[in-house]
Amino acid sequence: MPNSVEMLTRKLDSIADLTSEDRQSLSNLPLRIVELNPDQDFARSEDVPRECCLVLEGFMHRYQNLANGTRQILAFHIPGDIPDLQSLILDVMDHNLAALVRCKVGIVSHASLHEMMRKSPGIAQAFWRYTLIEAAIFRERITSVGRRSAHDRLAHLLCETFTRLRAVGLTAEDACWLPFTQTQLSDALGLSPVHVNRTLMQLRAEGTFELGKSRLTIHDWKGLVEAAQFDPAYLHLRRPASE
Amino acid sequence: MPNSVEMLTRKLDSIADLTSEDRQSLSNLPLRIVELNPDQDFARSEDVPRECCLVLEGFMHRYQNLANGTRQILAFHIPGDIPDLQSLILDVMDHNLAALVRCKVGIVSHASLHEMMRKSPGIAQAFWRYTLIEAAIFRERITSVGRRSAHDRLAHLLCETFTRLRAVGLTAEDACWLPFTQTQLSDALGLSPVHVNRTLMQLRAEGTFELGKSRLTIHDWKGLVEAAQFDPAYLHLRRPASE
DNA sequence: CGCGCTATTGAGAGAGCTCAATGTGCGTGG
DNA sequence: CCACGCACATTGAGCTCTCTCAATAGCGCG
Repeated sequence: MPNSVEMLTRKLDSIADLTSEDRQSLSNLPLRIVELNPDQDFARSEDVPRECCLVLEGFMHRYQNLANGTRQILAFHIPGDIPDLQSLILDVMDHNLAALVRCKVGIVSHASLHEMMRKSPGIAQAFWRYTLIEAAIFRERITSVGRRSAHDRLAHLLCETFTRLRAVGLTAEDACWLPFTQTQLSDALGLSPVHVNRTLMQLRAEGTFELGKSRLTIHDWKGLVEAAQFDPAYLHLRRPASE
Repeated sequence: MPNSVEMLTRKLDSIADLTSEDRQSLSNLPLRIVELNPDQDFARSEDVPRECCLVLEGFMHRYQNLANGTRQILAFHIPGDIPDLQSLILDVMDHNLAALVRCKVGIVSHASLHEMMRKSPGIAQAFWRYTLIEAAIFRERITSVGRRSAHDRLAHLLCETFTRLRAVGLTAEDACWLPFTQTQLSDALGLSPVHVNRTLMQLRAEGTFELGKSRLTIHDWKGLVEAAQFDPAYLHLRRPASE
């Protein structure tokens, strides 16, 4: 397992060009390591955070609860992500951030992040870029939820997640750890858990991939990508997702 | 009608604290004024723009076409917006940008924007903030499309749009120019045009507002806000939207 | 005065939902 | 090492929002 900040460096490396000074600054970033339990909130709507959270191990998610009792998961976050980076600039939270499974995070003060950005404009730029890519992912989710069938939505989200994990070196050749429950998937995709279940079974029957036991296994990446109409361009990775 | 850059200054003023130097820089920004026809594309997916577009009059929209022949409108843009500000940092477009109706835009080169940000860090920060608020709007759209009924989705979008227009001074007391067609609304909200029509009629019957003849008229803002569960916090306006 | 775009209405269909029950795997306590 | 509890996955059955297809109406413009 890479050391703490290494995960962040990998992430930024996947989307921006860092100088060796930038990398140096990153490695000096003071982190406080903390473990979060499944579903434990790290920040809530209306909070005014003074620190950010870097995912080191495990998955997190951002979500919103609605008055009608439903909930929408806005994003899943993987190691290397800073899910609340925006709080550096947008002082008050407009949604919630929580762990998805037990996970390890590094806490960094806004002060030290601002300090680092002042010293390394390259990092400031990389951070801005990071938030813009996040926005691109949101846009793609809008398209999914708005216009894609449950079948395609699911396939698309899994393509995206696998690609993001691969970009930070967290996949094997054709599989990865992916502990999303069907209920979580349904809240992310605007579906009911029951329908996610049935759709997942259909996809399984089609043979392009399999999701179960907290593990995603790709049997036919090409086929999956095609079925999902997945074009990784919106992830703006420096090294385009190979095949 | 305010002069060209004035519209942008108003916009940034609504979301950030500008110094008088910042304002000065803005007023010196070299703009090339251009008129766009309805539906005319300004930038397309995969383009690598070298300039940005500031909306001066009229409305624009960003969209994506899907292989199944449908289309998703990702965002509507109003005067004061720079819909492709992200292209400053994310070189290649991952969606399309077009006029919604005949409109007037100011074209600014990336070079002059970068120059301005270098000179006025306050503006750079305001721009970052602008893109983050845009992302917050995307998140809210995900929630709408994922978990709100057609009725609430429509009401919510209209609340949002009215609030944004008010923030840059483009509303009368209780009405504004809003030339969205029902088809455009349907593409933005993940609905069919027919259903938008029926839902709009239902809303009209409820009496909180009326949309027709390119004009939105609010009869009962409180009621509308409540029906839509609209909380303007995510727009991060400096001056909270008064009722 | 007729074309073309947008809005409206009717009718039938379907993707996805809800409610409710059953199965399955796993961690904990005895 | 087994039994229980609990969370998650699976299945069945009926229902409803929202969709599609198709026709009609209204309106602005050349």
